[in-house]
Formats: sequence, C-alpha cells, structure tokens
Amino acid sequence: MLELRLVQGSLLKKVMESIKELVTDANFDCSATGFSLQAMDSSHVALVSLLLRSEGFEHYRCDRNLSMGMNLNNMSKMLKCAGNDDIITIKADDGSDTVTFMFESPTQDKIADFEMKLMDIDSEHLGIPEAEYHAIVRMPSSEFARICKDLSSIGDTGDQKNEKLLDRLLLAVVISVTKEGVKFSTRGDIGTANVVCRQNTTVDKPEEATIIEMNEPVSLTFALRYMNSFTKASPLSSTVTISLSSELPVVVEYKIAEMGYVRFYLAPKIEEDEEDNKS
Amino acid sequence: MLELRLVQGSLLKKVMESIKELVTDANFDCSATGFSLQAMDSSHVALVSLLLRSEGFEHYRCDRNLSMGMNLNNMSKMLKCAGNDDIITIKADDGSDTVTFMFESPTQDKIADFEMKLMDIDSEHLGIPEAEYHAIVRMPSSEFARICKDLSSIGDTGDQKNEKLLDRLLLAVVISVTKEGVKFSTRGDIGTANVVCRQNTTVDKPEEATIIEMNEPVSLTFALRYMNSFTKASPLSSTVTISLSSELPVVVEYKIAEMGYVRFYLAPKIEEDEEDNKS
DNA sequence: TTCCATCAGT
DNA sequence: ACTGATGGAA
Repeated sequence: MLELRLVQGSLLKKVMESIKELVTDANFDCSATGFSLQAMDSSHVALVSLLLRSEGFEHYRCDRNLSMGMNLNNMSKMLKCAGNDDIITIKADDGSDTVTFMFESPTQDKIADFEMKLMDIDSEHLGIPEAEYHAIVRMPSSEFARICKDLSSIGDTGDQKNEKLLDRLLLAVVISVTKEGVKFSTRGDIGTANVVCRQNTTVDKPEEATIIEMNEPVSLTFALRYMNSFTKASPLSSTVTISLSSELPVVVEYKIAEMGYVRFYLAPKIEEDEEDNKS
Repeated sequence: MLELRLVQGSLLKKVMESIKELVTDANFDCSATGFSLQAMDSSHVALVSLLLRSEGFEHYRCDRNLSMGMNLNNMSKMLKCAGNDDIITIKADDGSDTVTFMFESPTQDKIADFEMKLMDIDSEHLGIPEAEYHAIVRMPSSEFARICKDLSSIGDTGDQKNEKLLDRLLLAVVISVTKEGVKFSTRGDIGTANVVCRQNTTVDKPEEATIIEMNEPVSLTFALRYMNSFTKASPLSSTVTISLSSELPVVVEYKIAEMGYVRFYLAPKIEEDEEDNKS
C-alpha cells in the first residue's frame, strides 16, 4: 500500500514538465526515504535523477519498497488535469499494476482521480558516486536559461533543411570557470558568442547572486541542446548549481524547496582539434 | 577601428525590429557623422533610411568611413541576446570581415560578445532630395499604427486561400489631408472604412496632438501592407510624421530621441479608375 | 500551423 | 491587476 499526499501539487507538475522532454519511460522508486527516479534520456547521453523526500509530503505511507514503471508522457497528461493549487495524492495497492493520481481542488469542491497502467521497464540503477568537483557555480536559474537560449539562437540559422537541423543538434557550448567568473561560449553558422558572468554576491536578494567555488580552473564542452532541456526545470527553483570537473559528467541541479532536487548529468564532449571541428 | 558605445541599447534593438521585416540585407555606413543605413525593401518598392548621429553615442570612434554589409536577421538574432537595459557596443577592426556586438548588463556582472561575419552587398546609395511637401501630418505613432491595423483587418477576410492573400497584399489605403484633418480610407471584401483624425492641439501632452501643416489638399493611395510594416517602428517614438505630396513618395518618419530617425519612403499607387480597380 | 502559457508593459 | 505580445509546445 502506497499513499503519498502532496499539498503543493504544482511541484509535481513542474517536475514532470522538467524531465519529460528528456525521458519517456522510467521507474519511480518509493521507499521510506522518499519518492525518487533515475533514468537515462532516450539517447542514453544524459541522466536524470529526481528525489522528493518523504518529509516533504503531508502524508507519506509506503509499506514496502516499490518500483513503478511509468510512461512519463501519459503521467504528464494526467498531471495536467490537476489544477495548480490542487492537492495531489499518489496511490498504489500492493501487487496492483496500476497507479492512481487523485487531485483535490483547494476548496474540496472538485475531486478527480486518474488511474494509469504501470509498465515493466528494465533499468540499471546506477550508483552515482559523490565526487569532488573542480568548480561549482551557483547562479539564478533564469539567467542560466537565458544564456543557453541565447547561445542556441546563434547556431540556429532559422533554416529548416535537415542539414541545418543537424547542426543545431550538434551545437556545443564551452563552459569555462575561473575565479573571476564563468564563461559560456559557442560558435555557430552566423558567428560566435561568449557570455561571461562575474562572481557577484552583493545583490539585494540571495537568489540573484552568482557564486563560484573553484578549486582549479576548468573548461568543458557540452552539447547545448541538453543544457537547454535541463533549463526546463527552472520553474522549480530560482537558482541552479552547476558542478564541473574535467573528465566527469557535469551536474546541473535544481533544488526543490523542502523536498529534494532534480539533477541532470551530462558527459562532456571530448574536445577535438579545431581542424576536426571545422571539417 | 570602429567602436560605438550606446548606453540605451534597447534603441538599437527597437531599430532592428522596425526594419528587419522590410529589409533582409543592408550596408551600415559609419562615418564621423554617425551610423546610418539606407536600403530598399526586398521587393524594391519601399526605402528605409536610418540615422543614428554620433552625438547620441556615449563613445563614438570611427577612424575612417566604413560600410558594413550585414544580414539583418542574423544581426537581429544577436541583438535579441542583449537585455533591454544593456549597454551595447559595436566594434570592428580595420580590414576585418567581422563585426562584434558587446552587451554589458547594467550591473556589469554579465558581459557578452557576439561576433558576426560581414557580407558584400551591392547597393546604390540614393541621394534623397529635400522636398517641399503639400501636407505634413504629425500624430501619435500608436494611433497611426492602430488605424493601419484596423484598416487592414477590413481587407482581411481571414481566408487563407491564395486569392485572398493576394487581396491583402494589394489592399490600398487612401490618405487625404485637408485643413480640418487627415482621412484614411480603404475598401475591402467585407466593406469600406474611413477613419478621420481631426487636427487637435489642445491635449494634455504634446505627443498626443495631431497637427496638420498643409499648403494644399492632397489625396494619395498607398499599399496598406507597407504602411503596416512601417508602424513596426512605433516603439521608437511616440509620434510619427507623415509627409505627403502628389507624385512624390510619402515619408513616414519616426524620430529617435537625441539621435536621429528612421524614415520610410513609399511611392503612391497611381490612382486607377474605380472600374479598373474592380476588374 | 495553431493554441497555450508565460512574460512584459500599461 | 489586466491586457497584449511573444515564444514554446502540440
């Protein structure tokens, strides 16, 4: 028997919006600790890790560990039927092959329940080791999203030809961190772009700060399209944390207030010689 | 060496938005006087003339006259990466085939630079003679935009058939000026429309006035779709000036505070007989 | 291409 | 606080 009651239902809606572009099917794991998910994106390049701790739920009952395979598109469709102020309850009976989402309007005038079939999904649960990172950048999530979007537009010729679409998929961003700041760079058909954000802790609101913790300078290249996908999680948190080490996947983390986080992992591209890039 | 620093970067963003629908590629001319552009629209019917005087820049360095061919779509993409409060600097080295746009956030915490390739563009620079106009109308730019939009909707059947699209392209507006006011008229599928604006100088704010300077009455016909394109410049100025003479192109001018103007020139349609229009 | 949601401006 | 506009998703 599983019954998880989440007063701030919009959180769950936002979580789904933030990961469903990347992941189509995934196992949600429930334990006494919380409600979590770990899944590779469909092209097996990026990894998504979600945790909603049990303490964040108004009511959390999970008699035994349970792994529920869901199609995230279908789940997202159901969650869209919940109002933003609705209380969401997730229920599953032992041995059942379905899960039920229940939505209560704030006034209790409307109560909806949606039942969805579960799926069997193979998945190796990767242990993700804690690592020391060369550099950790914390910045406003909106600013990070804006930069990723701006840099994408540089590689976007507006051309709808397949060849150009491919370019867009391959467009890379170089993220370089020094003590002074973090630099995002790209090179596209119409030109090049560099955006530098200086460390800045002297702002009115702490969530507007850009904070850099650096042990050693680091410069890594990533596929920009994944970064852009990650920024779909911006509504979850006003800040984002980007943790970088050479030869390690970058971690882009959005904390979920009182509950946990969504983390995205992405392996860097191996830097090729300029000549190779040109060819 | 060219280096132009514009504190109110949003001006340049607005300028681009106002002309990029009409012109796809154009030469920007830099001289000690200022930063200017003159270009025909892609169908060679309308002419755009832009001037940003050097005095309007916080810093203006232009060692020698320079003509830089740019694709306005790409330039516009880059300028969209600038925040509305950013300071924009345009830079080009002598002999370089690129131009660099630099954007500084007001707090200086974010500095972006975008480099764009220049193009070779043939263009005859037309000398535009100063002329005496039969009538000059000054009115709020928002009102002019609203009228053009409203009149367009009369010719717009909402029908997406090619035949109807063609109608929309050919839809004409008659602008008639008398001492009493200015009249905008059109005739479309669903009916006819006349909007008369009376001279009116007794308003609270000068930018709300409608002022008519008239030497002799004039009535001219123009393609409405170009007028609608011109009104994209409305964000640049709260007033617009429309200068009319029979047999001369109309001039639709938006002044740019402290800096210059954007002017649009459009030749009148030769009035045909009513019968001919119907056929 | 159309519709919806989010953001900015009034 | 409301409306319009723009950008993203279906």
